[in-house]
Amino acid sequence: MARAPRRASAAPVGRWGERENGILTVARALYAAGGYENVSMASVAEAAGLSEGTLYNYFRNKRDLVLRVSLVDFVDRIAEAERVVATAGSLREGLTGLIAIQLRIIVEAREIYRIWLREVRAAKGYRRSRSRDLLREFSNQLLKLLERFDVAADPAVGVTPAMMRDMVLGGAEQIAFTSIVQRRERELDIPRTAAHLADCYLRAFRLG
Amino acid sequence: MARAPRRASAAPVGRWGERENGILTVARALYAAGGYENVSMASVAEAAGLSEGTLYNYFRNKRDLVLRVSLVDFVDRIAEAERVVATAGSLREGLTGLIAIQLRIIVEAREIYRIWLREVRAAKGYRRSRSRDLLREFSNQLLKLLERFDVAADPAVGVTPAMMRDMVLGGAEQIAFTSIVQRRERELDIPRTAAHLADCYLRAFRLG
Amino acid sequence: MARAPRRASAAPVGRWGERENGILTVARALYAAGGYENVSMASVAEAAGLSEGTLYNYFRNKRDLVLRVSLVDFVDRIAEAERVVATAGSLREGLTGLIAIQLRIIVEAREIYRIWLREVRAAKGYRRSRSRDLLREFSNQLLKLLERFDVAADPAVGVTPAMMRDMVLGGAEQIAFTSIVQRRERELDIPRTAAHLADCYLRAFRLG
Amino acid sequence: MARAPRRASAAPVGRWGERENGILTVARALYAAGGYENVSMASVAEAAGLSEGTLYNYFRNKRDLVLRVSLVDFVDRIAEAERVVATAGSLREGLTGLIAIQLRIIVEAREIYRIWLREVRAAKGYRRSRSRDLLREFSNQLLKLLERFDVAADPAVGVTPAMMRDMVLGGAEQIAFTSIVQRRERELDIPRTAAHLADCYLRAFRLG
DNA sequence: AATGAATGAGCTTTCATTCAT
DNA sequence: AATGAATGAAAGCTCATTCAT
Repeated sequence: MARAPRRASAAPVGRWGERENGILTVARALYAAGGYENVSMASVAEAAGLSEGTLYNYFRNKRDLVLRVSLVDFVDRIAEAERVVATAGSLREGLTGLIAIQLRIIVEAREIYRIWLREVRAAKGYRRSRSRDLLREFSNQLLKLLERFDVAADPAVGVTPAMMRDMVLGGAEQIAFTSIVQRRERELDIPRTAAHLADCYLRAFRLG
Repeated sequence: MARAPRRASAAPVGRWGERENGILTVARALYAAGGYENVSMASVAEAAGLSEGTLYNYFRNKRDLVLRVSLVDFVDRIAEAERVVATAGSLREGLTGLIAIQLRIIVEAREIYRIWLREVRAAKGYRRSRSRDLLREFSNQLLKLLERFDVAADPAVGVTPAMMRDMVLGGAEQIAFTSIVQRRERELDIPRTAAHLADCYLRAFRLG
Repeated sequence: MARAPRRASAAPVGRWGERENGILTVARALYAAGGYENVSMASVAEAAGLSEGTLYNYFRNKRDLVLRVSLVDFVDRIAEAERVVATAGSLREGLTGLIAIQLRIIVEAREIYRIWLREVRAAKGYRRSRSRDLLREFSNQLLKLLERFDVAADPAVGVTPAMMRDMVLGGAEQIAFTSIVQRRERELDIPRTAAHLADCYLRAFRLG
Repeated sequence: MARAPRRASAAPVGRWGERENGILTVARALYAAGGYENVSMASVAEAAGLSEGTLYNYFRNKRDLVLRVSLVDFVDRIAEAERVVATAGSLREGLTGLIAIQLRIIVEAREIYRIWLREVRAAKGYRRSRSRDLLREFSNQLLKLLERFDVAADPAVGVTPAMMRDMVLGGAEQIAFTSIVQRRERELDIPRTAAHLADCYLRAFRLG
């Protein structure tokens, strides 16, 4: 009843174990190209050279797939951020590094970032979810950096470390978005911009 | 069980001319309550006391309606922001005012802001659209404020006015979101927070 | 985006108002022929000359449609049973009449009766539902008949009126099924069989 | 999220030969708990500590498995019924015994009985099947009992032994179902009810 | 202007069954 | 005998949009 002569399409992605990663890669490309809402499970399956049913052997449902795709990027960024925090020789250096990562993630993977925006941060269920924990992990690296250099709430400044984190990441996000909107993302000099922003924020927080 | 012969619903919203505004108001309430993706055109029509077909006399399609709804809020905020810019006695005062508006728009109308996030800023079509122009108008008030007080790009600071705008608005956005995520939005002291942030940014930009 | 040139198929069933009945009739025929589990909503729609979507304007979901189909028959039977109870000149006459109805409903509409069996009586949700109430209404006519002729629980008999009802209807059901299974349903002399069964049960209950 | 690499499940049920019975036992439990339509072949396989493919070495398809499961119960009941018929000291005693079995099978194994109802009696294929033969074997014990005590069609009664069988079993079935529907199955006094019913039917058939 | 029934493509998801290993 | 990943048809259902009236 089942099992037809295997439709003519791309050979399945990777072998078992790699298969899952293969699907994630294929899906990521599709999402980046078309916006994930317009990408059906069926089209992911076809692009991966698999049947729809097989997809569901690897991912519980569409949301699961979408989230997993977005997490692949974030897991890498988190690792990168953790390295920055651990190895920074100064607060300035660490801050610059983290800002650079934030700028890059948006410029390089803006569609994936959109998923984050749309499915995770902006979603109703944002408040609690496994994914959210991972994402928070990313932004929390900034808090860890501040801790490492003994930055605490300062009455003369009026903003808490948590607010500092939001100011820094929110500001960088906005700048990256603007550069994309104005199609200038290629010209965005990330290290330089990051350095300037770090300067600003150190002054802002009276840490410079 | 069967579709009821369409209940005698509320009398149509407003008269012609007001009608459009009526629909927008009704739709806004629905979207705010349920998230616009879960609100069908049919339910908007019913709530407005109109038939589905009639809705399409006023709005080209759902996207159009959604966008227009989100703009209603922004048009108000723009007016408010323009007032702030025009009447500010000092840069600090103006900055504080604009930050307060940004904080408030998110805290008070987060669902509408989500629409902006999802449909306008994050959407592919963001680059050009009538709506985008209006939205830009909002953020540009900050640029106008800077102009009014003769703030220009300063080599010693390294960030342009446009970047300042992004830093300020992006930072405030993030802070507001965090307070919502942590369910602390009620406790967010907007005037005070705005003042602190303004202080920070003035220091950051060497304007204080 | 929607609205294609209307596929070539049977003209839609009936006009609005009749439309619903038309769908019920068409669905009933399909179910009777194929067993309702094997009849998809799509095929009902096609047979009715409607699109699938339209079906869902009339019936909330498949279960709703199936139940409604089965109720059409039962509503008639209930009316018939009520008439029998109201007009019976004697207990024997009433009992004979009700048994005849039960025999007939199974012989004439066995697929529909199967729906009752499968969806209502045997279903998990049988215990409470609007449909169940209607169906109970049918079997309760026998109780009403007993009441009308002052039949009460009799210690010398040991069975309550409710059990009498079950014995009578269960027995008749089984006899009808057997005749169908043995392909003898055409030869089943319903009035005569009903009369014999009534005799038996009157003796059984010491009412003869 | 992704399908786990198949957990190291319970050791396979029984050894070869017992294996089949093991599967039947496991499946029965699952069906009884969840209704067999909601139990997938995969879950039966997992519960049995086997792979899905292996299941198909033992059972042609799901229908086959379901039927075989339901037969396990019936085979036992048949044996029991045969004992009753063989050892009954009187018609009354035998009748009471058989009615008790029928009541018990429904009260104790109503999910399995539902399978019978849905898959066997009510199914299109009921007319001919290996399973049906077995099931008929059960109901035929009542005929055998009647034969053993020389009960024949009696013009003064008007019902044949086959009809008697249907009346008795159908009536008992209905009573048991009613008790379940009304959640009174625990209170159903089976021996007593069986005795009362037997009394009734003996009177009905002029055998008492 | 207004209606609202009709549309139908499109979606996600399930699961009995197969067969190369 | 046993495996279990792969299959893919099929299902139920939604909803933005249209257009004859």
